Amino acid sequence: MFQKFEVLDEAKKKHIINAAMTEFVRGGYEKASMNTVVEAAGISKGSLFYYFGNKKQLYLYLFENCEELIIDNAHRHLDHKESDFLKRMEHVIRCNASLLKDYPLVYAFVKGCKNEKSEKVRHEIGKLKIKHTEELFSRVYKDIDESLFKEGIDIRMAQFAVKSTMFQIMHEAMQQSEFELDNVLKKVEDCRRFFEMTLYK
Amino acid sequence: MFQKFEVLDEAKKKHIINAAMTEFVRGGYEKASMNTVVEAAGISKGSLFYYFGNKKQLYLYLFENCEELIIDNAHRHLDHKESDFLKRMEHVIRCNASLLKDYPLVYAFVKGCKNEKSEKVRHEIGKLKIKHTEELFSRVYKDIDESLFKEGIDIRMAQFAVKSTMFQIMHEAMQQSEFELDNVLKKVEDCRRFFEMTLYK
DNA sequence: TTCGTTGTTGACCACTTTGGTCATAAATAG
DNA sequence: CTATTTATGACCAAAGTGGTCAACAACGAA
Repeated sequence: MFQKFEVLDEAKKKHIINAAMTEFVRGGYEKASMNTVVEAAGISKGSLFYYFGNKKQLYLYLFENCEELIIDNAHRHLDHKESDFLKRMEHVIRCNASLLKDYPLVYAFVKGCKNEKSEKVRHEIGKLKIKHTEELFSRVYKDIDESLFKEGIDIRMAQFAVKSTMFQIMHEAMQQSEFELDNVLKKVEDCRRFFEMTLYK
Repeated sequence: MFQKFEVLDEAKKKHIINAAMTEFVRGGYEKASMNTVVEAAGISKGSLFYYFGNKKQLYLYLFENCEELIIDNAHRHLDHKESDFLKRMEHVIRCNASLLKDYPLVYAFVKGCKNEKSEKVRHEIGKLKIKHTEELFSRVYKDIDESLFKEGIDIRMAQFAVKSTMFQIMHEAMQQSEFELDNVLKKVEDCRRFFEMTLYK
């Protein structure tokens, strides 16, 4: 289906994918301009249509591709067995940060797809079995060793605070022009240690 | 200058302002469509141009208006003298939530203005003395009673965690179709109490 | 009622941008 | 060298652009 595109080298593919996602994220399917995509991607208009056929197929390709990226990433942090919530959450951030470094808009894009209004693609987005990424993510909170927490603490609120703080560290780093992965990981580690002091026995 | 618009009733003005901000936030000045604005605002094209003259003036009006809203809001929470950091931050959220309930995109819009690329408006945005809203916000961390915190705690990290968690509560509430202000305020209060337990002596 | 003023409308304009094509050319393979 | 695969951008009809304006509605004053 998309052999013409898949065969390109990874860097070029990534560049095109990110350009296209950026454009679809602002304003949804209808308002996305293929002209803008080719400019941002630094390729000719002919090439884009050579790779993907038309706008709709590009959109659907991106959707499938992103879901796959997200699922793979989720499995990467589910494989990492760890009942210490703080360590587990640090690992989640680690995985997410490396995914978002390459594809900063994956989550924004699939979210946009799932409440896309345009009749032209809504139907086929529905058909492509929505893998329950939310459900996958909710497992982060399952089988946690609650005995690590200090007595009397609101564990739900504690978990929410940890998640919010660590994700905020990551998001602030993403705003910077250059996403410094090592820097983020160091800060998240500091954050984990901070919460170990304040939340754990 | 904008008497024609200012004289409308508040609800209608708010509706138009939000429709226009939404459109400018996606894709910046050049890509914003006045047709989309009038559709979203539920008014005729003639009316929009009757109120604002042209696209550029609408844009600049929004910028000035938003800066004013933000400054006023900042003063609302700076007036509230309080050296207890947690109470102060709760108050900041309280003020921000009520502003964002009415104008969910104020911050996104002025941020967009400040790195707007279009030659057509960049110059005049620069001229309009940029009130240093960031500097105002940084005062939130000044003159805090640090003795309230437990010994040995990383106060910077603690403050960052509190801010991240409280703002996350607010942002998640904003994603909902209906922004339930009371609900948010209750959750933020719970959050403050949680941090009082874990961070304060 | 009639008149003048103010507010609102959407068809309309010249111009740009749209998604998509295709003849041509560059690159690569055999 | 030829044959096939990639890449290009001028080009197209159709849709959308910011902005105008003659017509009309709503209003109070006379």
